Amino acid sequence: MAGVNKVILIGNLGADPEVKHLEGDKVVANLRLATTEAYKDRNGNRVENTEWHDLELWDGQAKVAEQYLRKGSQIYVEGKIKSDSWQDDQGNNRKKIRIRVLSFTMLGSRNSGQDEGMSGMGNSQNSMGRSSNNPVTSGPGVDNEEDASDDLPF
Amino acid sequence: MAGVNKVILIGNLGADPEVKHLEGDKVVANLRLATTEAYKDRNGNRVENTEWHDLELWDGQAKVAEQYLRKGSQIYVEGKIKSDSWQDDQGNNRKKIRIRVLSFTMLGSRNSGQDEGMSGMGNSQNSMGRSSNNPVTSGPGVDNEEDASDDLPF
Amino acid sequence: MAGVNKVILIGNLGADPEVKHLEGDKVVANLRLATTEAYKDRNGNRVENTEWHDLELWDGQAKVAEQYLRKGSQIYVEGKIKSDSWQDDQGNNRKKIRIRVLSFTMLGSRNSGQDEGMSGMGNSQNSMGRSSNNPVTSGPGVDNEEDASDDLPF
Amino acid sequence: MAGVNKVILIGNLGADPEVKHLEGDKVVANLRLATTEAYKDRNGNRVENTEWHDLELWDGQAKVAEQYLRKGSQIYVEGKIKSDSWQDDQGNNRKKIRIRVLSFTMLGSRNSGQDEGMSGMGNSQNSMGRSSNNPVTSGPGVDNEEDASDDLPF
DNA sequence: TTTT
DNA sequence: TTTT
Repeated sequence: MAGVNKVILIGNLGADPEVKHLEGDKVVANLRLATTEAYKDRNGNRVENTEWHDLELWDGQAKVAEQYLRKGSQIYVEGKIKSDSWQDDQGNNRKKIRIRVLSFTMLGSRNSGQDEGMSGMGNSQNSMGRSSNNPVTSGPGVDNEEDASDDLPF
Repeated sequence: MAGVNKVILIGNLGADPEVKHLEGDKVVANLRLATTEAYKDRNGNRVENTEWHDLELWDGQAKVAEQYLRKGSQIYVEGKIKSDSWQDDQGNNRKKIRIRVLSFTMLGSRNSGQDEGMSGMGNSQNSMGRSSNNPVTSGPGVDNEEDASDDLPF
Repeated sequence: MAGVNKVILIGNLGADPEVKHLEGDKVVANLRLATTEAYKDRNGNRVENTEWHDLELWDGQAKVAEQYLRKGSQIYVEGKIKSDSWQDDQGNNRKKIRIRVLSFTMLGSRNSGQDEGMSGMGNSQNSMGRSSNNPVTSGPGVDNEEDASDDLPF
Repeated sequence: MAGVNKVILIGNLGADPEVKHLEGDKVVANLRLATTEAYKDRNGNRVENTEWHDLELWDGQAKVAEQYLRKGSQIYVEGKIKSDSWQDDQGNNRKKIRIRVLSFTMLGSRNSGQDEGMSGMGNSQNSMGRSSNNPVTSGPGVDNEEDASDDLPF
């Protein structure tokens, strides 16, 4: 007990968010996030290693993700490891691990084409992008068991 | 913008919490926390280095701290760096940094003397201590700007 | 790229470490770690939720784990998420996620002499008195790709 | 003991790095990093709060910072809190807290060619195009006591 | 001023 | 399947 289960990730989305609107106003978004680390092997060659993570967001966070995140988006994520267990059709016990996202923040976004309207000046953290001036974060402290942040945080 | 400011500490309290009950039900607790790291210097000698941190807790967390933490308590802390600026009496600009605690958890507690009544069996994480079966944590997600957890979390 | 993949856990071991000594002085230890969170449900009842994590430690860290960790040990862990993929005997693609431990620290302590009577069952935090006074940590900064800390860190 | 002292920051540099080359090949870089959080106050108005941090990097990391970081650069930082104490000229005991950086990663990217026109003022996240495609990281695991990564990590 |  |  008295446990801590915390995950911190920075990476890019491999695809647009998959969002499901459930009964009772519940919304869940699933994201695929790639975290890539680069290092030099013993021969001095640069090696890249990518890990793919399954992220799960609920309600307010899911809506924000749906609206602002796209394939390629770079985000900072805080969450916890959560495993789901079930039996597959062959009767084997299966387990799948997901990252339950507690908060996330958009980072310097990619300069996709749809951002024509941006002036590009000013102190936006992202040099362009619709999302630029709307950093998307649930802030620290979004609780996981009952998400109080059903409103978009801006 | 889109910033992250996160501190994670594990250490021991140098003194009992200092708690002030303010008007309007506000409570603030100040803690002194020591984090010690040990390493070997170039001669292979073990060296210890202790850093002292000023922690600040509000309201529900402050009350929990007041009730359960004592000099020597080992805790896990999550928070953020917060600076206060003022002018001292000589007119110098001064700045003091505190850790604003967002959540904390008691870890294996010290076996002080007042714990006689503990049976010592069972699966408590602490082998004894009044606090043993009452892990004190605000859990993830206690918000900092307006603390919703004014109740003791157990 | 520019990725971050970080896991921070505090929990207790569900079993003694499983250690394998491989060819070429390589050592790997596998640990089962439980992180428990407690919260109140909507009815105000206290609920506990335990997540089990598969930890993997190599070389120096594995040796330290073998020597000092036991079922019930409470540890702080820093690591990263790592997935292994393979095909099972039915030809299904399978994936298993492990936490590659980069550093860990034993928690809880001062369980001086009074532990002799320990039955060894249950998840007491220190199943062995000896470990109490020997906090085991690789310190911050143990690299994961090639572990430089093959020596016990004390 | 068994302490943990960890800081995780994401923010933007308020100025170019200040780098000093010391005797014996030692290099130290000092950075000013702003972490901004936004939240809504009780009236629903968006409020921004910026915290400024003094970062200290040594040797290999300092060189990387000197070469790639500029005013406005957005970085992810991992480090620890470190206090320096001294007496000021009026005989007062003074203490200053710095973040000793253990690793950092440049964020934001893909700001390809369109940055040539940058005036350099304001806090755009990438004040230089060149840095954009060269995420600078020491990777996880750069040790703090004796930095082994004196080479640029790419 | 803590802890080992 | 992302990103550089």
